Amino acid sequence: MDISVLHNSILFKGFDDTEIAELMKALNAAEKNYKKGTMIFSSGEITDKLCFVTAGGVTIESNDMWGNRTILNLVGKGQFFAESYALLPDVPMLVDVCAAEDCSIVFLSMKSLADLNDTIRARLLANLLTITTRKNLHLSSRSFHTAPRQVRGRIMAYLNTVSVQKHSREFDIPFDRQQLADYLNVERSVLSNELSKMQRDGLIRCRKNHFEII
Amino acid sequence: MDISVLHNSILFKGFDDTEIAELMKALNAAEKNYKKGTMIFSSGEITDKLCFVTAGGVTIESNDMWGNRTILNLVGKGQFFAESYALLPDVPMLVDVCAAEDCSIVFLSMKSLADLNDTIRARLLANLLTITTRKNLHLSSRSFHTAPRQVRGRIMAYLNTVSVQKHSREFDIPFDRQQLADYLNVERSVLSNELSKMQRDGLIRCRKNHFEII
DNA sequence: GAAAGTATGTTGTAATTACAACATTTTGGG
DNA sequence: CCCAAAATGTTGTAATTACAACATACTTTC
Repeated sequence: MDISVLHNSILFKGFDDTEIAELMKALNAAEKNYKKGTMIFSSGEITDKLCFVTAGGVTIESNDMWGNRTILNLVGKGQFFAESYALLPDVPMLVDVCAAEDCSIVFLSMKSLADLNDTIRARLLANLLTITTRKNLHLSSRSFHTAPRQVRGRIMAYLNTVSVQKHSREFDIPFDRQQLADYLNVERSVLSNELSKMQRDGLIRCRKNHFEII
Repeated sequence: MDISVLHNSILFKGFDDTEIAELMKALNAAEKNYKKGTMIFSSGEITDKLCFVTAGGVTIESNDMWGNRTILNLVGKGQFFAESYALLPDVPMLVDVCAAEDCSIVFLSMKSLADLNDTIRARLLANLLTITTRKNLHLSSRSFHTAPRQVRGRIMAYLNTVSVQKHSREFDIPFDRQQLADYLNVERSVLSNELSKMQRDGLIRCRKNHFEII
């Protein structure tokens, strides 16, 4: 197991190595590996496991009965997912979680939270709050990216956000074309087409997942 | 101030009247009234106030420079909003908050959280976690409602969710036509038109904000 | 209860998207 | 290096949506 990435995570912020080791034990930490494309959770499942990506990445997505995929979020190395379901253990998952590439996930049992002493628990809860509130902002962001009615507007909304985050007009995005299309809720072919037009119009330059805003 | 609605809120779950009174003081609780249409927060503002609706309701929305409105959420009596921004006090708001009708809001200062003792704080943080995780599920829900490419699919996705929540095929929705259109990210006229077609097709019956799924 | 204002429904046309089919480029084994 | 597979780009047509303009219904106020 990759210790350093967990030690640097938001969840354990402010905890020293000894405390983290104890918490890992108390929360039944267990790591598992997944091949690209594997489904880690399916819609309808129940879980009390807070999940942490130690390697690779996963997509949080919804797949309807006609095979349409909507990507809500991409969770990369060093980030958490399923925190809402772990903390509301009655609620069945509304989403699928899928390995976007080969990946390793650490599972932490949240039902064990109640056993911790108040001080440790308060510190951990404060960190969990940071995780959930940040996730909230991510979900809001996606809403703004999909809000424009037209494909070009959605692309620009998304690219602007990434550009601001990376403090640069030139950056890589974590999505391939199909994933970006499913994230922005548009047809892949329409996305490709629009990206071409935007390059012809001198708005952007792009090659694969490298983008430049002009 | 309407005490009972605050006492029954998720935030104070498990606290007795004396504790709640102390907490209200510690968190500088203050109530304010707003007329329908008033903007309570604007995009870009910073706040550390957790907000609670004691009467009426507000919309969490995004208004772009062309006057297009996207409603992310409708927050009614007994519910909280701005919790993400209150808990991440560096982050400027991405959204506007607008009084959907005449309403009363209680503001609770979250910067005072650190002063509480561990036990009280752990209990309060646990409740805050419930608020943020539920908000997360709400935001996810909206993503599913706006995921279908076609207007009819979006309407059905939304109505199904409401129907399941209310355990009935017949129910009222909290939106008027313009709000529903802005929530589902479609044109109001297209929404009205599609609702008419769906009634002709025998899928639903509706009058004003009362709906029945057939 | 009339008038004014607001909300909702209807319709037509221009613009956009969905979808399918196919071309081209890139990637990963052997 | 070549081949197969995957990813990305292109194009055309049918279907859908955006937008504007207007009709109707419902509410509020005087």
